[in-house]
Amino acid sequence: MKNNNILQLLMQYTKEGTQFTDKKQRIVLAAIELFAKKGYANTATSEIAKEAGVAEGTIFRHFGTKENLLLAILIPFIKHSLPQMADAIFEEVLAEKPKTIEEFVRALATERFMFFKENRDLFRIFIKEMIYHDELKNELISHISEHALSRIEQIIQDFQEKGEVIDIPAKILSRNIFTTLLGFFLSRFVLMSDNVFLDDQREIDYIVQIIVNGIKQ
Amino acid sequence: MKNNNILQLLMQYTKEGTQFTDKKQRIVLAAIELFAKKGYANTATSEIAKEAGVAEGTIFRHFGTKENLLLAILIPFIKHSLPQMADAIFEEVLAEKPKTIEEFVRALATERFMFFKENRDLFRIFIKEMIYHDELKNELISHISEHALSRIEQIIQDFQEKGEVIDIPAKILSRNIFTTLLGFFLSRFVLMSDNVFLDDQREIDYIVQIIVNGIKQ
DNA sequence: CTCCTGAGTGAGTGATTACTCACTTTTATA
DNA sequence: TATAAAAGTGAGTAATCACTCACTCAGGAG
Repeated sequence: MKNNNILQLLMQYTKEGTQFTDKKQRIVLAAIELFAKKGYANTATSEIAKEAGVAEGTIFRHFGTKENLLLAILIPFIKHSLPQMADAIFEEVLAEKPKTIEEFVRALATERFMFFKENRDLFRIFIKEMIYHDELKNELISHISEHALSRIEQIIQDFQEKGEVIDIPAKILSRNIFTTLLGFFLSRFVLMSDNVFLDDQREIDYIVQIIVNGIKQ
Repeated sequence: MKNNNILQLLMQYTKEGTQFTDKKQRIVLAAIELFAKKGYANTATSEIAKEAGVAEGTIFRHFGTKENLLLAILIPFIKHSLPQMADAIFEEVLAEKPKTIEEFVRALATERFMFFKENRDLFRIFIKEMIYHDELKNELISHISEHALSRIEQIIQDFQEKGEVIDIPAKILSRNIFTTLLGFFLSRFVLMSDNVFLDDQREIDYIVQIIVNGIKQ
């Protein structure tokens, strides 16, 4: 997994449809930064324009509405970048043929940790905004189910058949692994200050240890 | 623990300082409902007034600003109700003298589950708003540390001395237990639809099982 | 070179919203 | 009962903000 930066994927993706001018790029960058920092509702389009070094009207020329700017950031993230990255992560994790459930969980936790660390701003925007956007929420849940949870579930089942993992329904297990990692990442990257935590590797080690001990036979 | 409803505690608390008139009460109720449903930024004071059945100016008569209305809901929640409930929960849990780490985790998870279930709206408002209110966030972190994490840490240490819990620093363990439960509650009450989940008791059982298996010797 | 189209501009606009304030009503006290 | 203070009202205001639109500029095609 060479590239964890979702913005580059976002631009790569949108380049297939529309020309991504330098100004449009700067608008998106400024919006991501300001939305993450101040929240969508507390960020004025005039601020975004100023930060991007463009006229305010340029934002509307490219995106139509402020809401569309937000969606232009979040929808491709959900629909393409997240699934693409999920596919890539699972390919990479599975390419190494994890011999134990621990190897799998560790690889998953590590890759996801790096992903959220690198895309912290998008993560923050996301958490804040999707609570009140049911379409966004449903899109995300659907894609998480399809691209991540079902994969985890499959792998859990494999390890259960090998007798390596306890006999809780794989669907429940995969969901609980997911929510456990989610709680950890949220605390680490959104809710708490950086100085509360140890170095990344040790934090990952600890959470992986607890998860793995919790689910192995 | 008889009363999980934070609003009643909120009113009990504020009754000590100022008279809590019927209208003021209705304003708070309406605000909690609308903030939770639509978000603070998307809720107009005119809507709150209408919902509460008061004139818009009455809100400002009681609370001064819209921001103060939000803080009037959230600050007592952080400063008094949460700690009070944390104290009460730990007293109750400890009054029963948990013999095993499993008893402790189960009691903690169950009480907290019920708490968040009953105060889902406040939880939602909280998660959404505290991301961008550093004072709120710091208040909360400080109170969580003082009233919850240090308690959990103490108990973990006791069980570690009995050889019942693995040898990870108690501080780390208590934090990871906290983030694991947080991820679970967030998914259950804020991020996902109700129909994804099983009945409450089974969900609690599963997450407790994983946590306990993960940390016991 | 001219013309056309698309990108970009920024002053201005209309809508929305938090809040004010002059006034009315209610409550408590003497 | 009268008076003063507190609670409540809602029309109106100032500020903010998303957005418009008449215009300019740049680039490409013929």
